[in-house]
Amino acid sequence: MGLTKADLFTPEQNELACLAKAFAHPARVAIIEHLLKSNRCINGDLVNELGLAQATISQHLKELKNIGLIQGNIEGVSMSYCINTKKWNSVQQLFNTMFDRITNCGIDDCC
Amino acid sequence: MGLTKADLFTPEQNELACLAKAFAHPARVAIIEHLLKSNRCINGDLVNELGLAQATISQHLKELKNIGLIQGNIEGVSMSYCINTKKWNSVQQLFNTMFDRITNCGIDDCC
DNA sequence: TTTATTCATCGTAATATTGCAATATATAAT
DNA sequence: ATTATATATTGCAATATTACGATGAATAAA
Repeated sequence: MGLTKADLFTPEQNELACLAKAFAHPARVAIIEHLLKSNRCINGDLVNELGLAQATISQHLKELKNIGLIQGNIEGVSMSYCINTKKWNSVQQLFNTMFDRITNCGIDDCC
Repeated sequence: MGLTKADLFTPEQNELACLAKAFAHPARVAIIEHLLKSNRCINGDLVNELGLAQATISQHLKELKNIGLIQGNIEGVSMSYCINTKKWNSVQQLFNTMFDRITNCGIDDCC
């Protein structure tokens, strides 16, 4: 059916999945990396940098903004996007909480 | 077109996106969390635990196995799946390498 | 050997995502 | 006011993902 049955899972599981989606496309990873590098950048940079159409990049930016990972400011005619550091840090923490939940059984290949 | 233009991005960006996909669905997050909790589990547990059909869970397990995050062993009639700790740790490191790349400009809302 | 049990695979239907041209909107410059 | 520039939105077309019933394969029990 292609419809994720969100009601079967906990809010935390849905939240983590939603955040992971931000990184689940190379274009968005590239956008994020560009924002990390420049700390401040305008949309136009991205259209030149990546080989995607302006509409496509605008769409990816919108998704990242909806999730809250980035924020945008109008700067005259152009847009200034940057990472939302507060959200960024909380996402890192959330991922690490999961990553750290591993308990090695001792044997390298336990099964 | 719905077709990700993988050739536009670096292998690292594609790799990260591919790994993020593992966590980009609540069912897979739930499966992973269950494996983290039990350290060793059989497929049947998951079918009872989650409200999804056996075929659906089997499909998600296959994806996680393809990525390398989990590994499975035949245990008589049933299957024993567990986290691949080596891969798990490398994925955590990869994500943190990205997360740590943030350089706060000083102001909370820089743009 | 027949019958359960467990999991994988196939086929299919439905929804989601991706990408872009065309268009809309909004500001800046002339 | 007109034109140029930059970004957002709309409306598709195409591919990807999700879900599940049905079926297959493999082992264990009777």
